[in-house]
Amino acid sequence: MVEPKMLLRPTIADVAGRAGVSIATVSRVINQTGPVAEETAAQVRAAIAELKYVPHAAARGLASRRTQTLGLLLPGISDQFSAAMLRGIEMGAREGGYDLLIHSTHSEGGSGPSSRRRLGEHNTDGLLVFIDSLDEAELTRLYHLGFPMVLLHRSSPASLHIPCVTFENKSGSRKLIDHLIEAHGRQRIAFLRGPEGNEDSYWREMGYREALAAHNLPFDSALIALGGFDQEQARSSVETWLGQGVEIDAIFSGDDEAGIGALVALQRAGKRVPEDIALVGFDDVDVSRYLTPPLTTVRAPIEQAGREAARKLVQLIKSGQTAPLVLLPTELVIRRSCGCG
Amino acid sequence: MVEPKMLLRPTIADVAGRAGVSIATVSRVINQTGPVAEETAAQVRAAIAELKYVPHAAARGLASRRTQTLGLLLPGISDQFSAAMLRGIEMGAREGGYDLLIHSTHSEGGSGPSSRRRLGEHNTDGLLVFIDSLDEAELTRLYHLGFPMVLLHRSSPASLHIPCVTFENKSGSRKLIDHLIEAHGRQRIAFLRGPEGNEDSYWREMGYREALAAHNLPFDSALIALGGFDQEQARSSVETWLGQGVEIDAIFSGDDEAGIGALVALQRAGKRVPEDIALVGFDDVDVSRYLTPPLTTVRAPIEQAGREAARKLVQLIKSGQTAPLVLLPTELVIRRSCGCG
DNA sequence: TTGAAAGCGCTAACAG
DNA sequence: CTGTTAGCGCTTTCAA
Repeated sequence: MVEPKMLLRPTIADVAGRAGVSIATVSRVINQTGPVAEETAAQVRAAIAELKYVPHAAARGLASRRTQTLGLLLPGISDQFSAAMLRGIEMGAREGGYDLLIHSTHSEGGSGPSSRRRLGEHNTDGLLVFIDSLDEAELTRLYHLGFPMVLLHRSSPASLHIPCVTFENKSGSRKLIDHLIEAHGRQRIAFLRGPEGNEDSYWREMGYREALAAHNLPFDSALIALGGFDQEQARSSVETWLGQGVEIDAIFSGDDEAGIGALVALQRAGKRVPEDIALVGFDDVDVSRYLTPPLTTVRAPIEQAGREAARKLVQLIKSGQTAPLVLLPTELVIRRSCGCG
Repeated sequence: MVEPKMLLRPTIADVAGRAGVSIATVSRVINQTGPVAEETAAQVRAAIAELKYVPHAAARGLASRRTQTLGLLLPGISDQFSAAMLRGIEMGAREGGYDLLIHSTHSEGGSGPSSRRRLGEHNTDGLLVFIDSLDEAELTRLYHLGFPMVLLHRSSPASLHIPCVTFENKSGSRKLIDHLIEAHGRQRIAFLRGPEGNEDSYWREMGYREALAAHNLPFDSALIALGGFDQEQARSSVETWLGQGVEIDAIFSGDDEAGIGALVALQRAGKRVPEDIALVGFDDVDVSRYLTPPLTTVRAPIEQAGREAARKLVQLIKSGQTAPLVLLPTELVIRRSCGCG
C-alpha cells in the first residue's frame, strides 16, 4: 500500500515574500501584464524557480474568469477517426495555450437526469462539439449565453450561427464515383449510408447521386442500405444484398470502417474484389492500405480538421469572431479495390 | 463572422435568494454535506433547476482544494494503443466522478524551457503517467509532495512507491514463442524490440528468451533488432536481416504495429508468410485480424488497463492508498500468420 | 437545522 | 514602476 500525505504548496504570497515584492508585482511578471523593472522581474523569476512555484489554476480562473481550458464533447474515442481528430485538437489547443478537457458521451450509462453535464461554461472557456454529442436545446442555451463553441461535422441549427468545420464530402465522393464509372465501367453501384442524420454521410450521398446523374445512370433505392459507419452493420447489409441477389458491380461504403465490414461480407460470399464487385470507401483510415485488396478511398484530413477546429475556437474566445464555415479539401486515393493496379 | 457576448451566469447566491435560504444551505444540498430539512432541500433543488444553475468548478476547487479532475500525461494519442487506453481511462474517470485533463507530450515543439508543465498539482487531483511522459525528477518532486499518481506501463523509480498497472507481458510472450516452437517447429526466431527502455518490450523479450531456453534453443543476438513499436523501423530492420541473408524462420514482433511493418518487408521481399517465415505480434490491435494473413498475437487488455489505472488513481485520491501493482492477464490469439489454420 | 463569516490563491482596478 | 485592496464563487467552521 502506498500512503501519500499532501504538503502545502507555495503560493504567490510566498514568491512575493522571497522576492521582496508585492503579490501584484509577481502577478505582473507571470502574466506579463503591466510594466515591471527588469531587475525586479529577475528577482521574481528567481524566486519562482527556487520555490518551483506553479500558479493555482482554479484561483486564477476564479479571479480572471478564464480557465485556459477547451472542452471537447464527443461520442467515443476508440475508433480511428476520433483518435486522429483528437490528436489534431490536442495539438491545436496546445498551440493556442489551452488545456483540453475531454468528455465522451458514449456509454454514458442512463444514470438518470442526475448525470449533470460535466463540460460547459463552468469549467471551460469554450466547447468543441463533435456530431450530435450535445442536443439542440443545450446548444441553444449556451449560444444565447454567448458561450464560444465550434461544431465538428455538423452544421449549426438554422437560427444560431455557430461556426463549424467539416470536409468537402460531396466533391470527394463525386470524384470517387466518377472514377468507378469512367475508369472501371461500373453501373450498379451500391451505397452504404452512415448513421441516421449524419451530415458527412448526407453529402457523400449527394456526391454519389450527382455522379450517377452526370453519367445518366438511374438512382436505384434498392442499392442504398445502412452501413452506419460500422463494420457489423455494413457486413449485415451487404449480406442482405447478396442474399437477395441484388445485382451489384460496386459498393461505395460511406466510410472505411464500414468498408471493412463490406469486404468481409464479400469475401465470405466468395466474391472477388474488385473483379466481381469493386469496393471503395471514404476517410482513408490507417488500416485501409493494409486490407486485401488495399482500399481505394478518399482521404479526409481528419487530424487537420481537429486542429483547425481548436484554432477557430481559440480565435473565437480571444477575438469574439471567426469564419462561420471551414471546408477541408479531400483527395482521391486510388488503390486496388476499385479495379486499378 | 460570429460575435458572442457573454452574459452573467447564476451563482450560488442567486439560487439561495430564489429559494429563500442562505448560500451555506444551498452548498449543503448540492454536496450532501450536513443535514438539511427535506422541505428546504426541495425548494433549493427547484431553484437550481429553474435557474439552470451549475456550480463554478474553479470556485469550488479553490475553496475545497479539490478539482475533481484527473490528469493524463502521454506521448501521443494517434496510435491504436493509446486510443484504446484513453477510452478506458475516460471510462474509469467518469465512473469515479472525475473529469479528464489530457496532455500529449509528443510533438511538444522545443519552445524552450518556457513550456511550463500544464498538468500537475495546480489543476488536477492526481496524475496518470504513461511510459516516460514525465521525467524522474518531476516524478520524485510530485511524490514527495504527496501528490497521487499512477504509472502506466512503467515501474516506479526504486526509491519511490508509485503504484503501477501493466500487462503480464512475460507469460504472454512465453506462450506465444512456445507455440511457434512446439506447434510449428520454428528454430530461428527473430525478435523486434520495442523502443529503448520500454518495459513492456523488456518483459516480452524475457518471455522470448525463457521460451528459447526451455526448448534448448540458443539465444542469438543477431536475431534481435529494433522494431521500435513502429512500422517504419520494423520494416527497415527486417529488410536489413533479409539483405544480410540472416537465417530466420519466424519473427516475433514486439508489438502489432511493428508487425505490420515486418509484414510489408516480408511481402516486398517475396517471402511467404507463414510458409517461409512465420510472423507473430503482441497487443492484438484492431487491424491485426485484417492483415493478410491475419496476425497471430497476444491480446493485451489495453482498454481495461486504462480503466483500472483511473480506478486506482481515484482510490488513491480518496483513500490515500491502493495496491502497488496490477498485472493484467494476456491471452494468446491464434490466427494464420504463425502457420495455423 | 440553518446562517454568518472567514478564507481558498489569484487578478485587476486604483492609488501612489 | 509598485503596492493596496476588493472581490471571483464556493466550502467550511463556528454559532445560533
